[in-house]
Amino acid sequence: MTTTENFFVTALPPFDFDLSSLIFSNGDEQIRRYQKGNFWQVIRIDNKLSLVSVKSVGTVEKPKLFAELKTDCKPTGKDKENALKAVSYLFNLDFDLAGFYEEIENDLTMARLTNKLVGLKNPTTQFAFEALIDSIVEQQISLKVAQSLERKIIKKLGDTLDLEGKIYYAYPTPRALSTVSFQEFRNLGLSERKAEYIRNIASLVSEGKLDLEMLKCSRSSDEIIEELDKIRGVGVWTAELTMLRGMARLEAFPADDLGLRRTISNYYCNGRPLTSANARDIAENWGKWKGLVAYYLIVAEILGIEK
DNA sequence: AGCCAGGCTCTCG
DNA sequence: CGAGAGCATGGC
Repeated sequence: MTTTENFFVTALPPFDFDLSSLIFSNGDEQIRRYQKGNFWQVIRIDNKLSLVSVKSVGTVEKPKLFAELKTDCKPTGKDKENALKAVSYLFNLDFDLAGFYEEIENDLTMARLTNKLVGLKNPTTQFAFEALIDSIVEQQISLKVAQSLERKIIKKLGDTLDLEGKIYYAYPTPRALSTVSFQEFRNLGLSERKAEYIRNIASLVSEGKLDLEMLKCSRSSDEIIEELDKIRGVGVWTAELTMLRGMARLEAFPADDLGLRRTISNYYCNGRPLTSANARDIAENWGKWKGLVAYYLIVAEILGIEK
């Protein structure tokens, strides 16, 4: 029996919901997608799954979202409160973009880009675990390959939510990934190495030896990098990407990232190849929001905005 | 056909 | 120690 709960969510302006969701336009409709003004994905509240669909009913300057929560069993008041928090976190709704724009306005290139992307906030995964595993999957291989692997991992190993005859997938739990055999991972197309890394991390998290949510909430960025870097299979690139995508740490800047370096070069150095040291030097101008700047550059490039 | 792709570890010398 | 091979698969 499906129950539906509705609620409104507010955001710190400026916020452009449709622009911020655009990145999910070609997402999988059983996992996470933005289509015709609607964004939806499964969220996990106290280990219960529900499908949340969100659309804008406000403006960039007066943002307001309408969210619909569908579940198998009736959510409690507390569940609804947590769902609201989750939606807010997924889109970084409380982040103050106005302050960011002010600090960046001396960078002419970025000032022009932000001007065309007013209200763009970067998305975050509900739990850091998802971002960490995805970042490992994305090591070294092309994004196309990585995305296909990620989809397979979710659809083969993720929990399902059956609503009105339609199946939706939540990201696999650490426990689930910790029990997958190497052969199974190999069948999905992962290297044995990566299977090892992923299974190890999944075990650490499910046994409580690695608490990513605690790191996310109560450690400095440097401490998080240090902690994550100790884990087998995780280097600085993986740690920084995880922090940016899964911990809402907007100062995390994955300078070792090949694609990001190309993008930076396109906007700042006429395409001249950059080393990670070059990229870090350039990023010094972007203060505590280097990662958000990186995100703006990537989106700008996707949208074909000229420098 | 090969070669490379949003890295990281392990193994040599 | 620093450099170099190996990993897996899809796209060019």
